[in-house]
Amino acid sequence: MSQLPRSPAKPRAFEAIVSHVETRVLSGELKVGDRLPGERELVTQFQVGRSTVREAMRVLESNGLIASRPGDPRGALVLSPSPAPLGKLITHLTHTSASSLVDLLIYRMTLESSANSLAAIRRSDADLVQLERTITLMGTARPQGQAAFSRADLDFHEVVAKASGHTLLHISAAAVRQSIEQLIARTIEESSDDEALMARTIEHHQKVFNAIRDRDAHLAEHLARSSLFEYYAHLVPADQRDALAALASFGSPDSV
Amino acid sequence: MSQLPRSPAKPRAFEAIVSHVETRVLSGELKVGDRLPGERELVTQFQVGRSTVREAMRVLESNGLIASRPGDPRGALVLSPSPAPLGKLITHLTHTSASSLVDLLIYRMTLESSANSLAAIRRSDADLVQLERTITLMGTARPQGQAAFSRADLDFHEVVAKASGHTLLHISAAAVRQSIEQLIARTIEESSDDEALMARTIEHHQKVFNAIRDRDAHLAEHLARSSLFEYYAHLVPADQRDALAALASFGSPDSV
DNA sequence: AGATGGCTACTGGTCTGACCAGTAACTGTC
DNA sequence: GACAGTTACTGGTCAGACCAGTAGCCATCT
Repeated sequence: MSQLPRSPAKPRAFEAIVSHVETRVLSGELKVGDRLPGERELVTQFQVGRSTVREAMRVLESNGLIASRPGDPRGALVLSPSPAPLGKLITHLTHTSASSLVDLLIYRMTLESSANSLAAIRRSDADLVQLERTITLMGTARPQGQAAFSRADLDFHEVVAKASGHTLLHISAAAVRQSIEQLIARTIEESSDDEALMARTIEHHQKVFNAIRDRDAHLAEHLARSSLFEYYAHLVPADQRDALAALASFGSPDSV
Repeated sequence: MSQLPRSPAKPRAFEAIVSHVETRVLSGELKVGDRLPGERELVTQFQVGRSTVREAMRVLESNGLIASRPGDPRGALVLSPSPAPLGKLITHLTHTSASSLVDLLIYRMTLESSANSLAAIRRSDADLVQLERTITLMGTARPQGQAAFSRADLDFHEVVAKASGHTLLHISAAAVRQSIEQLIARTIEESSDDEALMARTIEHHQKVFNAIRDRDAHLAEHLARSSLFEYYAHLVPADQRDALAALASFGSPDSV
């Protein structure tokens, strides 16, 4: 039936190590920054060969759980959650046509509008300072062309997501942002500079900043949606644009 | 600076194989159902040892790209894109970096409200039939107690997410739902039956169904939020409830 | 005493060669 | 032509070896 082999069929030795470490990380027994035993010690601990241990390490590493460096006698490092593996998976799923650019944009809009809303509620004063700085950075990046501007723009979204104080939202939004950038970088080589769009984007971000500063969660959430829509809509095929538009117009003050 | 080692530092041998296969899969050169060469042939192809090849295979396998079975002389199988690894990653992320139940609920509300909105736009007639069925199932599960009812309730959300036609949304929402259920199950052993809440939940779902049937995306999105809020708010500490409430009230027709 | 520079014992990364259980396909038989 | 047994391979695992690189120790120099 399924093309995947059924699970109870073949328990491989390295999987035991993988799930053992996973469990200990999930249970909090292994905290970020902790060290795993060296490979040779894991060999004696699990009574397996070193190649088996190494395969387990590769899986754990590929899932973003640990990182190891050659020569370091302190063993593999337990990492903090990072958007990198998530982004990689999403990118791959997208490229293999499991979903399209619209779906990615919808996903990003979903996550970031929530992050904006939360940021308005939970932001600290330090967050405001940092936000303001990224906005001015966008201004200075503007004359340097679309690529530099885009980078500054992404920075702003990153800082907002961080200010939401919601790790999950923060990380997944970053992953999706990354996937989108990769996708459109390949689709459109170099979009010509659009001075007007840049100016409007800065304006938008300023409004978002104000909303977050004034702790207006609903406004922040709505602005995130409409601003993302305006920034990316032109990349979406016309026949798929309405779904994005529906999402974007939700909560609009003038759409009721 | 960064806790992650910089990328250009140490190119490991197995990484070359990984990215080589990844590229060939992304470019379409390797299609689903194709076979990779056997490990021993990859050894000669890449001029590396077999352990190196195996580490590469483990990474590719963990990312859902390939699957290998012992004894099969035809080599590793290139898999169709599957959301399974994504779900695993998200599950892990939610378990580790879930600061609190509120954050998980916020995350779920974010994802599912979007899924509801999309479902209203993209649902097929078959989806409607399936949705209706889960609602009647909730009715029959109701006399069997809270646990059975909850299961039926989760089914409804699952079907809606699926009807959204958005793989990413669908998968991640499922992962988050599951994490929440596990967390609640650990926090509260057996919540006593709440007949009134069950009745209201069914009513809510009926309304959601109507909105999706009538293709009213905004209404569907709003209902998802308010219904989730009502269902779970009592589990959230009072001092954290406002953030959830703010999210839930966004887009409410009577909140402008 | 405190900073400095080498030394050493270990690490992870890789390779080789071996063994096992399991599978696909070929074989000869009926 | 259908079938059961054989065979030549496969992936999974282990053991032992080598290398380049690192952390921490220690003797040295200031």
